[in-house]
Amino acid sequence: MPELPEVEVVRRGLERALTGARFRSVRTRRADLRFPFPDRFAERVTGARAEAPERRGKHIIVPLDTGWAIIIHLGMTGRFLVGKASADEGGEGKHAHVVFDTDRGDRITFFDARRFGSMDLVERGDLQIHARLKDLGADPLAAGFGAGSLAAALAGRKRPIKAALLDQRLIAGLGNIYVCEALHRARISPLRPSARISRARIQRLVEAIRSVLDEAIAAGGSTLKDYAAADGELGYFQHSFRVYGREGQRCLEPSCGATVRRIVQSGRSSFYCPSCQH
DNA sequence: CTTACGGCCTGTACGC
DNA sequence: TGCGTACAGGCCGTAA
Repeated sequence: MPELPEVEVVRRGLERALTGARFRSVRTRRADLRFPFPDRFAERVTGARAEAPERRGKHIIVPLDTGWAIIIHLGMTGRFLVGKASADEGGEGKHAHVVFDTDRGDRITFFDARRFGSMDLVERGDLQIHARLKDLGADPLAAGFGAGSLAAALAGRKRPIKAALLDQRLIAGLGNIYVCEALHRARISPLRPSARISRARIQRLVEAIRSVLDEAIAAGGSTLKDYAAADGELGYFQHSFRVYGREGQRCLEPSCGATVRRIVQSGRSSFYCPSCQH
């Protein structure tokens, strides 16, 4: 899925279709995704007008004029498709789980093959204390994220930096791909204990995280298999990966050329260059 | 408190 | 072609 760049691209697609639109009808086509839908989810969203969707880490928030907000997580395979209701795009197929029709004639369908995604309803005043959001760390694209906040998040942590950067409570939005890519750009080994990274290298890491996320968003995200934006466009940042999925290939650092290695950390693949990452 | 691990689901790629 | 196995971008609950 969808890590921060893909979620941001999806959010922008929803922003065009949803901002100011009223939900004419909402249908859930099963009782749950990863979790059960909130009680009477469809009825409570129907008739509401959406405001501009926001993003926090990998969550998309759609505020409603009724005082509620939808919190959406795409999980691993969740995606939206915006089409014309008249053409009946979406709404069909066994993985089309939620169908929103708006008063502009758009049909916005949520698909999720693996159903690791979720949708919640929360009162807008309670967003900060909602279980899905309250423990999230800093969003790396938000003001306030920097070497200071990252250093504080890593202080005293023994776990490898790879695991720490995947922990949404410390920094919200990175997943396996972009952690691998950011660590390579910052020339930091994924195995290095979090607390043993100098302030100068944390600064380098902050810049690496920002640059890889910005470039990925500009490329429309990374499409490995399932991901597509809400307009169906595929991302192309996967062509810019320097280490992810490149086990056995040469490191792309100009003066390096060592072989990219894959190891398993906390059950996930880490790709890195043992020569330039320390 | 922090960290590690199994489990949730389905689809796909690969080896035989 | 068919079958079994491993693995996939995430996160939650539990246990140590």
